[in-house]
Parts: sequence; C-alpha cells; structure tokens
Amino acid sequence: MTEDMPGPALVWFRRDLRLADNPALTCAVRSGRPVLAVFVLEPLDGARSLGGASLWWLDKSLRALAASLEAIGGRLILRRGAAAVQIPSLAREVGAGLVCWNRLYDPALTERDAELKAALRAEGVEARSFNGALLNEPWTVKTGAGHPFKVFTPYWRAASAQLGAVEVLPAPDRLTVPHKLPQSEALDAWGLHPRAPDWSGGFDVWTPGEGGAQAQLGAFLATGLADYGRRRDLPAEGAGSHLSPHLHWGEISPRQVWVQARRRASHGGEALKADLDRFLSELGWREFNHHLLFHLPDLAGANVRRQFDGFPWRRDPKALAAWRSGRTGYPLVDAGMRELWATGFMHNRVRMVVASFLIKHLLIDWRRGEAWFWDTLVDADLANNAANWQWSAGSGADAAPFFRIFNPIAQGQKFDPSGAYVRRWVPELRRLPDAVIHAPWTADAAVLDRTGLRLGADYPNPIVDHAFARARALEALRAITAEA
DNA sequence: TTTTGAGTTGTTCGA
DNA sequence: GTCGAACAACTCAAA
Repeated sequence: MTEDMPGPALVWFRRDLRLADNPALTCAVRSGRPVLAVFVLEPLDGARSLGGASLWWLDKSLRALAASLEAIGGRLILRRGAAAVQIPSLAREVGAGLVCWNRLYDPALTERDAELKAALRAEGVEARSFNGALLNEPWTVKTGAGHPFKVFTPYWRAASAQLGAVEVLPAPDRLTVPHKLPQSEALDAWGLHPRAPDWSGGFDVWTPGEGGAQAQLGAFLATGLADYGRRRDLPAEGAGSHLSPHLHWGEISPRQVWVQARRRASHGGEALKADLDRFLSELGWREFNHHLLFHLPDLAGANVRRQFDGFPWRRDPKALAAWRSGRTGYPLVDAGMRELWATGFMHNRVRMVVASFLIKHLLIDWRRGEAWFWDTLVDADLANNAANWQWSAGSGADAAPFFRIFNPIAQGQKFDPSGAYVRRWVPELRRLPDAVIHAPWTADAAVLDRTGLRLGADYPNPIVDHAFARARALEALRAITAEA
C-alpha cells in the first residue's frame, strides 16, 4: 500500500457484468479508493459446472466487460479457483481496504458468501454486498401470515405492490486504478470458447455484454412491446425480448428493464399498458423462480410434490437421444430442439411443448431434460430452469394440472399455423404443404412423392403415437396420485 | 379457525 | 366448424 493512496476497493464481478446500475461498483467508486475489478472463474457454479453454452457466453461477456472498464480507466483482473481463497488472497496482495459484490441466491453460494464476508472482516477488510440482480430479494416478499409464497399470482401481486419507485444507478464515467496492478490470467487461456469442434456457429445471433443487452432492450421496446401479449406465443415471429441470457449474466438489471419498459409504455394507449403488464410479469416469473429456489434449496434436484418420487419414469436412452437431437418425428418438437442446439435458445412456448413431450410422451425424468437445457441454453439459470421443468412435470409448487398434456400437433397448428418455424429448423420438411407440416405421416403418398420426402429415411416417423402416449401418461399419473 | 375462491400457457368429447 | 363442459383433487392465500 502506498502512502498517498488508501487501499483499493475490490469489486468482485460475478453475474453482474455491467457498469450501469451496479451497486457494488458504485459502492467502490464512492468510497474514494482506487478501484480494481476482479472476476473469479470457479470450478462450481451453484454446485454444478457451467454448461457449454454458458461458457461460450461468459467468454464474450468478460471481453466486453474488460473493454468497457478499460475505456474509463479501469482494469479487470481474472483469477481462477475457489473464490473463498482467491478473493481474500487478492485483497491481501493489493492491500484492499474494501471488497464489494452483488448478491447471488443459489443455495450453494449464499452460505459460502456469508463466510467469505466474515473472513474478510476478520482480516480487517470491509466487505459489503448489495442487491443487483432482483427487484425484490427472496426474503422480502411474504404472505400475510409471514410465509414465502408458493403460487405465482399472489406472489407477483404482493411483490409489485411493495416495489415502490424503482431507481437505477448511473455508470461511473471514470475509474482510478491502483499504481501497482496485480497479475491477471489471460482469458484466452481459459478456453471458454468451444473448439474441436466449435459448435457455436449459429450463436452469432447474440451480442453478449452490456452494450448488446441495452441494444436488445432498446430494439425490443421499439418494435416488440406492442402486441407482445399475442405475438410472444408465435415462435416464427421471434417476438420475445431475448433478454434472458443478458439478465442471467447481469449485463442488464431487472430494475433497468422495469424502468425503461414503463417509460416506453407511458406514452402509449391502454393496449400497450396490457402488453407492458404481460412483459413485466415475465420479469415477475424470474423473480418468483429465484424466490422458490431460495426457499426450496433442492428445487433442481427433488420433486416439490413428493408423491412424484414414486413416478414410474422410463429409462430410454434411444428416445432421450432422439429428443436431444431433434429426431422425434414431431416437427414442432424437433424444430425447437434444433433451434436450441443451433442458437443456444428456444422459443418459450416451444420449451413448454418439448418439456411436456419428454416428460409425458416419453415418460423420461424431468431432471434429464433440465440437465440438457442447462448444458445447451445460453440463458441457463438454475432457478428458472429448475422451476420451469418442475412446472412442466406437474411436480412443482405451483404446478400445472396433470391432465394438461400438450398435443405437439395441435400446438403446432395453433401457434405455427403457416409452419414457418418448422420449415426454418427442420429443412427436410420445407416442401410439405401447410396442412400436413405438423404431422408429416398424414401426408398421402402423392404428396410425399411430389416433395421427394422419404419418411423413415429423410425424416423419422413419430417415435411414439400421441394418443397412446397420452393415455399412458394419464395412467402413470393416476398411479402416483392413487398411492398418495 | 374455517371457509372460500383461485390456480400462466391444455385437450378432448359431444352437442 | 364451434362451443362448453369435463378432466381430480389439492394446496394455497386471504377473508
């Protein structure tokens, strides 16, 4: 530590890879100390390794963060290893007097972070944590009786009512770094970008980083908010906000989204107000899922409704492989699974259809689907992924009724009536007429002949019959409800 | 304490 | 082709 400068403030970046509305960064800047940013690549993330798509994203997002820090005179230090070791070690190395971070809520991290805070304080280093990731932290939303909510609608009613005026922090325009900078690892050496093979060719639709996140929000608010309530259900339209990976990595905060969306809708009519509420309720689901994970730490591992522990799941590696690779013979399911593989993303409605198909048509444990999504989604998020899979399975806290079994053909006809989404992702079906695009096996021989499609060769026949699968799922569900 | 109304997103069947 | 009812029973939240 030099005589003329106080010990630096460390900003520990985690899933808050942005400069604006970043309470930890603001805290460090306002302390008047020189500021040093650090990111620690940990072997665990919520007790499990990051998926391939997440690593791809993190690679780009860290580059963007490093560049925007340098643009205002700052520097991002990269370290690898357990944060409980790396953060105190770096703090000692640079003589830090203050460490700031934004809180995470994964069950595997909360206790660790509390211990780290205590350890820093024991060494005489001030440690401060903030809410940078949620509108309402999980312990702040309670029922009238003081319990955590288990149903979305009353949760969101209470959570939005207590929110009050939402404010966002500006990005700092200048950072001062310490005279002597510590060593940083090289991002390239981390090998986060896939190679041999590089499967990420289709990921160029994404722009990770704070700039990309703001651009995405701006584009969505300009063209996508109007009629959002209807168009969000149509996968061919790409009408979603596509903010989920940006929100996951904290390249944009939910407060920023909340404020900007409401500002945009404030000079629109009643219809836009309804679209705004629908859009904000999606933020509400993100909040609710984090709330659930916080209060039910085993959300990703165990059925919330314990009678599902006795569910007769099938072990069927061939069917699982067909589902993963988009070769189930159901065009909407296959289109979704191929969109996922190609881009790291899948349209929300199609996620429900493929999840229902894996669970109810194939009777494969929802955890297998959750694991695949975890590895392949650029927006893979423990809370959202676990809560949504349990919702689909009907094993969750706020679960769909068991008789709600999506019909993949009817869903296609209803939400992709022109077949545009299927044609984009399942090109071998491109020449089929609209009438049979969602059920190719119903095409008569003349049509198949004309389009040159050989069912069973170019494109699989359905791996399971819908009516049979539906009856089988109802039977299985009856079995566990009768037991209980 | 008891009661009451409600619960993101659906499908099928029969009139 | 359209429309309403049935599909189970349970748990939650609030009065």
